[in-house]
Amino acid sequence: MSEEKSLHFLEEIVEKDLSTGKHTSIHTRFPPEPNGYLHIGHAKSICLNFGLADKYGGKTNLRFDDTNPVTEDTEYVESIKADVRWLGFDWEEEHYASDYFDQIYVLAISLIKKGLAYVEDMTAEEIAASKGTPTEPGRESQARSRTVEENLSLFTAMKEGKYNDGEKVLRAKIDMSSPNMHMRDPIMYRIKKTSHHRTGDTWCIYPMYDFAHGQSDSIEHITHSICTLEFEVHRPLYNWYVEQLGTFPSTQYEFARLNLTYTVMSKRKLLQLVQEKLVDGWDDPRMPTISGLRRRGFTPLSIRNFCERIGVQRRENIIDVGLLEFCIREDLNKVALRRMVVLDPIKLIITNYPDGSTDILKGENNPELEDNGGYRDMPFTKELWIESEDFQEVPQKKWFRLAPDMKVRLKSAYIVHCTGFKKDETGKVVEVHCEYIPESKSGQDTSGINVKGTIHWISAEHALDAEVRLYDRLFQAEDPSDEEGDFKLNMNPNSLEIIPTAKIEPSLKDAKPGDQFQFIRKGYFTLDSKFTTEDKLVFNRTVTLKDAWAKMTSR
RNA sequence: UGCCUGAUAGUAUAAUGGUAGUACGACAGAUUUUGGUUCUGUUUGUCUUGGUUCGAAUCCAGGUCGGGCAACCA
Repeated sequence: MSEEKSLHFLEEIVEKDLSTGKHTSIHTRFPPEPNGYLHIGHAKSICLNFGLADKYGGKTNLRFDDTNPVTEDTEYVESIKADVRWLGFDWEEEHYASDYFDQIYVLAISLIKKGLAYVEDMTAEEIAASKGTPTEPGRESQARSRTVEENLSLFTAMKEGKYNDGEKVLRAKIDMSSPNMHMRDPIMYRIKKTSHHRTGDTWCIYPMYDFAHGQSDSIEHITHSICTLEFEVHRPLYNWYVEQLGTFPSTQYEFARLNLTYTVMSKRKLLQLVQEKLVDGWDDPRMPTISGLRRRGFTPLSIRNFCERIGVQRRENIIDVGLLEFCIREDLNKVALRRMVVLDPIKLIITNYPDGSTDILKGENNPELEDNGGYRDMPFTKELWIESEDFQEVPQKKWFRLAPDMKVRLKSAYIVHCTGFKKDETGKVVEVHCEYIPESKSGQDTSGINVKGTIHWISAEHALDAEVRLYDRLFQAEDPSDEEGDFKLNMNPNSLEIIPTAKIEPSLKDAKPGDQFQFIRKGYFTLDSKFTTEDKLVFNRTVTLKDAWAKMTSR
């Protein structure tokens, strides 16, 4: 019995196109502009485009939409390729709109020859003014009446650099009174005497998105050109170029972009955070970028699962970041090695344990794996570090950790009975005193004692120091862009907490950047790839564990 | 007050004229050497008004509310 998985609207379109013979196979593309780093919203588009082709035996190209030399850079090209690969996708062909500049130029010439494009002399301001408004029609430009020959020679002169930026543009001759603003003689080419990251100074005229994008799709025989909803009103123009030029009829389809609670997703805003140094670069672990999520400890699988779960539709949405957290916990629970780390240490002294003696205990690597994923050694001694929050001088109700006269299990070790504690001058508890129960050793417990609480610990003598970085949401508002004023006013001042000297168990010293761990009872962590050095380990918290106790006490 | 577009639990997403279901969340319980995991149960929904129909979330008409569109950006 196979559960019928329902199709989303794009899958339905593809199945229909395939069954009606409109297409015998499909070809999609992921078309980023290399002017920034990819974020989780792009991941949705990547999963969609590659996923669709995968599912229906088609192909997907990676194409850089590099038609604006002012904002683009090879740094971005490289990061985008790395991110797509890291997510687990391999493109069929790698292309650049700039590789098509010759072909696109020829197409422009042919539109001029058909009398469907003309060279404009007006300034940007004048053009904008003559375009009218959404409710009022625009005015036709005098340049509209130029002859084909005149347009041809003017356009050639543009290409040859005879004019400066802004002096001339090439416009499509469509309809200045169209209810769709994009059809009011849109600009096809503008002059930019800026070096392009790939074509250098070969060109000084560059095609606009609407002209270049659709025609690039046609050149690559893209069957389904998938983009986000804001391009919906561009579709008539996209189709107009295809029809007038008789090029391959790629078809544009739109879906709703991803929004996530407590973060921003626009490249412009993310760039601001980077430039104003409000975060530590594009790959800051708090950023919703692919590189940030990677450094934070997210896995490609968790992101792909997330994209699968959120679905694809045409309605505006804002996804609860809790779903992303669920997806990473779901994955990491199955693969992350369990380790003991004490973030805020106090001493636990086992008064009836022999001085100078060391017991080597076995700790399971991961209870979710077969044979617990194997075991690592954990030295046990008289003096241990435990989490200060695991002791309460006066226990609140339902407390089942340490408190005077209470018993807890030390994970993978013994049950201990609290006999006392010591405070410093300020009244802060600095030592907890316990007696251990020798017959309660983990795995061979004959004590018959049942305890409710289990806590983590590290031998003080063997513990190592490491820096641990705890991250929280970057913004305090669910939808920072929706708030009054500058979105940056909504930043969470406590989105990063650095613990300079956490106590970590010895086996962690061989961790490699990117390794993933569950620090028992604390959360999932990964070794940071940027700040870790020979003699200093830096761990990033990917996500906390679900914490029923914290939830209960916060009520 | 033009054009395009959308509206199903808190958030997403199914049901394609025939029992409104699923996931995340929330709540309750069981299991647990992680207050984790796992398991069980509960909770909450078709924007509105008409119409067509034996039957409407679905089709039709009007309304309401949301998003997008007037860069030589993509």
